[in-house]
Formats: sequence, C-alpha cells, structure tokens
Amino acid sequence: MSKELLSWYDNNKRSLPWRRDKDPYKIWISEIMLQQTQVTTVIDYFNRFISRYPTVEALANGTEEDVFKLWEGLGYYSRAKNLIRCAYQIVNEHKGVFPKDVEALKQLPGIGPYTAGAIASIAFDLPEPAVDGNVLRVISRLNCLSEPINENKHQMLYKQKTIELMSERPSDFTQAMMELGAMICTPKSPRCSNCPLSERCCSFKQQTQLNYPVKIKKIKQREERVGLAIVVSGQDVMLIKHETTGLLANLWGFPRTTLDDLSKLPFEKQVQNHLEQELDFKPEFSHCMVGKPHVFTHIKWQTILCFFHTDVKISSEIPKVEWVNLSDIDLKALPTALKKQLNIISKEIEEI
DNA sequence: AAGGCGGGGAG
DNA sequence: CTCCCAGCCTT
Repeated sequence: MSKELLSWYDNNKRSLPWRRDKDPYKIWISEIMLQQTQVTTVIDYFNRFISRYPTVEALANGTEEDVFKLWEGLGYYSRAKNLIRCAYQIVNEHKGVFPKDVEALKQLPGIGPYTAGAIASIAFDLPEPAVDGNVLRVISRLNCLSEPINENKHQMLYKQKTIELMSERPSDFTQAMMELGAMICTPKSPRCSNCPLSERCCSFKQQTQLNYPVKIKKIKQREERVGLAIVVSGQDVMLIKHETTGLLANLWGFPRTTLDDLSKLPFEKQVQNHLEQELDFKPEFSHCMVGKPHVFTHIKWQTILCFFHTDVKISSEIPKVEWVNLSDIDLKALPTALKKQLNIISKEIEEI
C-alpha cells in the first residue's frame, strides 16, 4: 500500500517552497504556519519570512515587533510569539541545531505531537508518525474507523494505524499522506477515482467515505458587540498594544470593550468609561456608528466605532500607546477584524 | 477533557 | 450559511 502511495506522490506532488530542501529550520517554519492554515495562504507568508529570517540564528536575533508584522493576517498569533521563543531556545540551549529526538522537539514552545513528528520525519527522515487532520481523515476512511478523531483516548489508535502504513521513506511518506488528504481524500467530495489506495480502502468499498472521519460535538459560537474607540488627534489616531493573553494578544489595535446590551448606559458612555478606566483618558466624544462585523471561530463580533478627538496625545506604557498617522497604520500589525474597519474610519476622519 | 485562539477557502 | 484546515496551550 505504501508503495502505491509513494509512487503516486512522486508523480503528483506539488512544488512548494518548503520542499526545495530538508533544512529543518524551513520545515519548522512551514509546519508552524501550516497549523490550521491552508497551503495557498501560507506560501507568500513563508517566502517573505524566509527571505527576512533565513536562519534560526537570524530569527533568534529578530524583534517581536517585526515577527508579528510578518505574521499579520495569518491568525493564531501565539504561534508567532512561540516562534521567537523557540528560535531563542534552539540557539541558546541546543547550540543552534534542531534536536532530532521527538521528545526533545516537543519540549520546545509551539511544537506539539504533530509538529514534532513532522519535523522528525520530513527533515530527518525518522520513522515518526505525524498525525494531522489530513492523516486522520485518510486513516479513518481507509480502515472505516468510527472512533471520534477529536477524543484524546483514540490518539494512539490513529497513530498506530499510521505507523502500520509507514514505509522506508518516512519523509516522503508523511508528506504523501498529507498531500493525499489535501488533493484527493478531501473532506466533502473525495476524488476516489484518482486515489492510489481506493482498491484497498474500506470506506470506498462500502461507499461510506463521507461517514468518516467521525467527530463529536461542536463549539457554540457566541455573539458579542464590541465598542472600538477611535481617538483622533490631527492626522493621527491612537493605537494600543493589547495585553499579552486573550483574544488578539500582542497585536496593535484600537481600545476595545465588550458592550453590555442590558446596561442603562449608552454605548458611547461604555466606551468612554473604558478609556477612562484603562488609560485615565477623557477625549471629547464625537459620534458612534456601526462598523463591519467580523467572525472568529468562536465569536461573532458586531463592531461599534466610537469617534473621539483630542489635542492631548497621551502616552502610556501599560498598555502601550502610540499615535499613528492613518496612512502609516500599515506599519503596525493589525488583526483583520480591525483592518477591515480602516476604510470606514478614514472616511469619517475626513469629515470631522 | 474542554475551551480559547484567526482567518480564509470550499461547497 | 456551515464546515474544514500541515494544532498548541492553559486550565
């Protein structure tokens, strides 16, 4: 079976920037970027990142601000935070060389069971399984496994089934499994007629491909109204750097507060109070308007933009505050939820 | 074991 | 719309 798989991979693999060599540094960067993120999205980010930080030493000497800027828009920003910590540890605790041992890899920040297996197999050609969403889908369909893939107690089962398939080319095997999951064994409409394994696939024989993989429950999304304070001073707007934990941690943004629908206070008062409590700052209120909504995995944001103006450009270290010309705002790492408000904001500011 | 954490593409 | 994605970390 693995022979068929590898042969298919040899003939059909995509040419991707992180497949040009087996540099563990590049494999690592690509694997972190690819967590919960699709290949097409990652390619440009990867190329930009590697040309700026070609080695782990370069990255260990980089600034957090610059790395976040490179990560802007990619999401799951704790990955960027851990990236620097990890580079630093590799340089200072591993003499700049990636450990070849899976357990040692897992000790590094941001590297879990999947990524450890991926680096060990892809970069070092060690027979370590790397079980991600693609592999889970392929394995569960191949074997008609109904054990929910998102229950911890079944991790070993899927890992074991992956090891059973593994060939003498671990690096190519790991990539082939994921390539198959991404190109052929897709979630909604698998291309079984082009699949090298269909003849030996349990769910194909039964025509039950779409019954797999089995997953339990789903997270309920909550709705929130969020008030954003747009404080204008001349040509500049106030930005704050958000706290180090929680939603959008470490990114720049506008002061924000979750609005209470049941409160007797109008929205602008709630935003005003937030500014006063957080920054001891009372700029002059102008007006509020509805902003663009934004959907996260677990939250739906209805944004309310509240405009203020001031002659006093306050400064603060906790949280960090900066005043930025709207045309220079691209220099800061802003989450997409806020970037999509910028058009509205610049129009409003012109009218003030 | 559960929940938090982004954003984009597919259907 | 809903689901999914080369997951990890904290609690």
